[in-house]
Amino acid sequence: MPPTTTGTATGPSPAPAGRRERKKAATRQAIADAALRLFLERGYDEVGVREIADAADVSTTTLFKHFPVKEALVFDEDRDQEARLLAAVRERPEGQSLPAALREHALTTRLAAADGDARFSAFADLVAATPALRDYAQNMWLRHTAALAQAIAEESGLAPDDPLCAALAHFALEAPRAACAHDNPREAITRAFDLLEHGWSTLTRPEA
Amino acid sequence: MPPTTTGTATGPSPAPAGRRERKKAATRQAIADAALRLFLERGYDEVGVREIADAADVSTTTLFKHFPVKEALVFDEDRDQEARLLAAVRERPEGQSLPAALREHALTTRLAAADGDARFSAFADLVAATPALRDYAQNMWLRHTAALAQAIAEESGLAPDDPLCAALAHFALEAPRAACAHDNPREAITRAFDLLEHGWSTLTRPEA
DNA sequence: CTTCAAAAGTTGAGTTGTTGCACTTATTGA
DNA sequence: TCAATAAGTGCAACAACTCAACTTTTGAAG
Repeated sequence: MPPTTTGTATGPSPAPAGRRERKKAATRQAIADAALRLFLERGYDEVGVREIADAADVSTTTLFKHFPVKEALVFDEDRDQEARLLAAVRERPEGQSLPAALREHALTTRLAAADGDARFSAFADLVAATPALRDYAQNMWLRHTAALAQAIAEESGLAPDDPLCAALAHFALEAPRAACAHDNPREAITRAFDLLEHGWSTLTRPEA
Repeated sequence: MPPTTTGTATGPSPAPAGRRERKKAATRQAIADAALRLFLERGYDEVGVREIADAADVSTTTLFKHFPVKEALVFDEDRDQEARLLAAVRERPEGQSLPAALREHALTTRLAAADGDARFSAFADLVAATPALRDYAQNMWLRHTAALAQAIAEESGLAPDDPLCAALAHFALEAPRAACAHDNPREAITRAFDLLEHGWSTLTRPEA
């Protein structure tokens, strides 16, 4: 969720070889940075897309070639986040359980959030204060949940429509959200996932 | 969810005494009817609000005085539905449990859906085929769930933030959705709520 | 090195959802 | 009967988004 430090894109694809792709990523980042800065300064509804395009020194058409709708400017890292989430499940160390992998992922991403705390809470406030962004974030969360459920089904060998997959996915993404309210988020996440793992173990291996 | 038969509004407020309110309800209904007709004929994205306003013989300004956004034209009965849902919980017969009241409500509304089957399935197809409507419906469902959870908390005396309330609300609204897939929806709903009630009973009265 | 096709960007005009404003008309309660 | 109030109108505007035609860059193949 938190914006990258500034312009320096540290994503899951750290080596975009060609110059072309580098430039493309650069303009995309320039647009996202300009948008976030303006939104934080004056509020989401007070800034128009034209103004953002101007600030990033591109045309509005270019802006919309990079971001399908205005809300997507705020959730720049949406795609990367989902990719990282699925990767955390699919490429987990040998022998690691699904809940354990998800806990790892939740902890590391939460740490990154606690890192730039000022930036992050300002970002959270912005979303919370803007209905359009709340709705968009909600639907995004749902898409991630669905994608995760499918990945879990593939990895666990369960039927894709087994409610267990959807439940695990739902919980795994809900726990970090709920943990934000706690005074010690890391502790809350760890304990939530401990509980989840034990339940998961007994459900998938009923003989225990 | 299913549209009213045609123009004849059979809502929870069957006696709008004043002429003013009757006229207002009439134009509102005229707009919703025109919109649904055009949407079903040609698809949601192929019909503009100006055209709908023309078809209902009102100005677009008037249209937006009745419906906050275009999507709301499709879910005309949103407010009424939520009101009926909450009423089913709050004004349930003395001694009836919450899950039982919710099951009753689910069964009666599902019967109404099975009634005008052709209309209803066309409506469902329209929503399923239009991303904007899917998103809107999803958020609507969430609002209803939140409202129901609060009503459940008030009626049951549980703490408003008790996860049990949210869970019951979630399940009570999810069960009918899942039941649509079954060949015998009534059976599916009844059994789902039976299970829910027994679980609910033991959770609220652990000595049983 | 040249050339060529695809990708990225620009420009400008258009469509569509949505709102503001000033105004008319109808209903209602006093 | 008389104002207060609410519904509705017409028009103009704004903002988000799209489209079509055109220029520039870039990657690679001849």
